[in-house]
Amino acid sequence: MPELPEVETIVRGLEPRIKGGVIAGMRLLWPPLLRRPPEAGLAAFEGASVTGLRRRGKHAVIELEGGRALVFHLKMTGQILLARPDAPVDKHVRLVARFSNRDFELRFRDVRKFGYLCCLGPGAPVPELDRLGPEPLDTGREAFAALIGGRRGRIKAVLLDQRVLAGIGNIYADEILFRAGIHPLTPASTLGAARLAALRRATRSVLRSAIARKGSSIRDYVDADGDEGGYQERHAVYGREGAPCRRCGAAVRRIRVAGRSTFFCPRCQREPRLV
DNA sequence: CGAACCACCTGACGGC
DNA sequence: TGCCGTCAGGTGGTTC
Repeated sequence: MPELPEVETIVRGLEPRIKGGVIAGMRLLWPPLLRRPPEAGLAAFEGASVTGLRRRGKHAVIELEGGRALVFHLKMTGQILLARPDAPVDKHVRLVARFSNRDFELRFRDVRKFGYLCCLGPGAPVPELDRLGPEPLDTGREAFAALIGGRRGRIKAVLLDQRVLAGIGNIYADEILFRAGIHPLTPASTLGAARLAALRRATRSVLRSAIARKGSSIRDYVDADGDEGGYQERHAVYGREGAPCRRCGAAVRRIRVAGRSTFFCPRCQREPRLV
């Protein structure tokens, strides 16, 4: 569900409200949520205060005093919600964190149970984060061209590869390629400087617009307050099979690439010359 | 290195 | 109504 713009929206909404919060206790309702459980258990985090929040790729990181951190991945259906402690807790809530100095609690809810939480001690290695490529919005023109152009795979698969750039998922990969006018099956290594520059501009503008609209809500995504994003109304191709392209009117097509549904305009994104 | 396929898990929806 | 297949904002492992 959540890609970079959705996680960014969640983190921005969370930060002003839980920064400075002191964790009073955590209730783990579905133990497999924890990846590499801390030896002392979640009790080790009681009394810790939240020093900051950040996003890395599609991960939400809650930083705690003493160099500790809680790293969440929401995968397809994960949600981080703030709720009054007396609000009903449904069966999909996997973790509840209470604060001693806040009148709301943080809940991690995840229907499909793909999401996870890593609890980090000071200096603990986090392979999940260390494996990630750079942030697309912090990557300069030359670095971007080197990262993308140096790959042999099809451009859609390259954009989805978190080791290349962190945070782009299935929706935004399609929207970015449409904006750049690049067919999803184009081998990345065949893109010249001009098209790589166009791809970088498209990446920046799509991600920034999506963040400004607070992400895309197709099925499950909501922010920490339970509010939906609005960028789905701006989607040019994703989920629009058979509908007219907003730019040229041709019917949007759907194919399968890297095992994922892939939408594109056959006229605005021309077939690559196959080698 | 890359691509295809399965796995993880639950729920919604369409067809019959 | 119910059963069955298909699909879903993600990733990791296996196999060719």
